[in-house]
Amino acid sequence: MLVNKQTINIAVVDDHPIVIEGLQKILPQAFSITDIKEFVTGISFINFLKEKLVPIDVVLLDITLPDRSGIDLCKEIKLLSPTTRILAFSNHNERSIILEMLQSGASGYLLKNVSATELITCIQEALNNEITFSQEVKEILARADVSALKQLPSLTRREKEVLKMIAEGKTSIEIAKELFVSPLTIETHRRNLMQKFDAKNVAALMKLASELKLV
Amino acid sequence: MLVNKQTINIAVVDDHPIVIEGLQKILPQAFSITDIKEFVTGISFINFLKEKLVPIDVVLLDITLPDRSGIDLCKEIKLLSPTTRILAFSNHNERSIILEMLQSGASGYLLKNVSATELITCIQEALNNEITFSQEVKEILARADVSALKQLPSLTRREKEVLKMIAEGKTSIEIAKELFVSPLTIETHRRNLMQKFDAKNVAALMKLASELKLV
DNA sequence: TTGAAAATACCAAAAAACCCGTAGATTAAA
DNA sequence: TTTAATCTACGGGTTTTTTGGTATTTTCAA
Repeated sequence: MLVNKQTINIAVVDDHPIVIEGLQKILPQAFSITDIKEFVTGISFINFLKEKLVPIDVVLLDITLPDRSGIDLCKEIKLLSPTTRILAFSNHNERSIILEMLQSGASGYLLKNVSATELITCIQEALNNEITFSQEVKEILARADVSALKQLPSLTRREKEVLKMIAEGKTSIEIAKELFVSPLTIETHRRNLMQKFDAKNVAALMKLASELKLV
Repeated sequence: MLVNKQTINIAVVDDHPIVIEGLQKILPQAFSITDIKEFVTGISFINFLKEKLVPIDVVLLDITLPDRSGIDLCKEIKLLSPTTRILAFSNHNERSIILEMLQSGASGYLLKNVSATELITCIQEALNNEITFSQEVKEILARADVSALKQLPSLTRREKEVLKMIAEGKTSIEIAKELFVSPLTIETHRRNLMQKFDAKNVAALMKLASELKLV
């Protein structure tokens, strides 16, 4: 597939200068690149795209950035520049995060421990409009485990509110006073919460809520 | 301090090839290095040290490695080669982890988002037998926050056991049956747990335990 | 405007948790 | 071999949660 060097415009959004240096060493070996556009913050890349001076073919996008989440950034990039292929480039190996990035418009997902050859292959595939993953990501996606299936129940605004207050150790009566409703109402919310989480009591409820980062 | 390029032997233990590439681009700009010794696993570096062919002046040590924890590795390195200066090179920005690395013999701690110049300065300082931190690490160490002080209460074996079972949603009676003790005993454990965590009820207890990753 | 979802509310009883204090037996460390 | 910590256990009480069924009012989107 790789006959000779293609000329592409590539950008990197990553707050790790070392990583950027590494990419600058590797990428020119495989691609013809005038220069790699580097960005340390999400906002700076967005501003660059808005100027529309150079169309970007591929952007390697870190998820953990100082200013905003890579998930949100991904959506914004895709809206501003739909032809740009976004490759998430991250240390996060959680299935949920990978899928969320794809949902947000990413064309692939690479873990930062990829080898140089793997990285190049993935960029190639992305340029061919294929979806692409590094080896380890493929394995993560392959093992669709059960725990992922018990996805977080959808809670109403009030339920989330009550859940947080339960986590703070407040009793139903205290919560009721604070929210200006009847304690009986809180009891109902409580019951619905436990039903949604399939929890036997608050202890189990809090453990699940905690794992799902809802409190 | 930097009059002219020093000749040093430097090693990198990191499972991210990209990072290694980046270092290979940056370090030769400041130091005279024959070649940077690269290791992707902890065990391979240990084996290298055992051969004692080349004395290593400085090693940049990632904490998250495929085979073993950087903390343990750090101790082993220091025992095998006491003159080697170890610089932790990691993404972890938790105060506790930084201190643990120092406790294990590291001469400094750098976050992976350091700039090239900062990295070079730190290596310089390490070579001068000084302890050294990247800017962000200094700030982390400076803000000795209160939350760190309310360290995790020391739980007895039995208490940890009971805590886990509470998290599973079991009642005191169920736990008592499972552990072949009186329910009253479990109630006592429960009470002591809540006292140690300064929690008003199980909900608050579970939240704290969850945050401290005890369940 | 008309449903469906959400938030509100009640009753009553059983179960569990929480709060006091106290204290013997068993381990493990000094 | 003492001490200190841990595990065990009790009584007696109050408070809170949990369970089960039911039902009215708001709110929001189709």
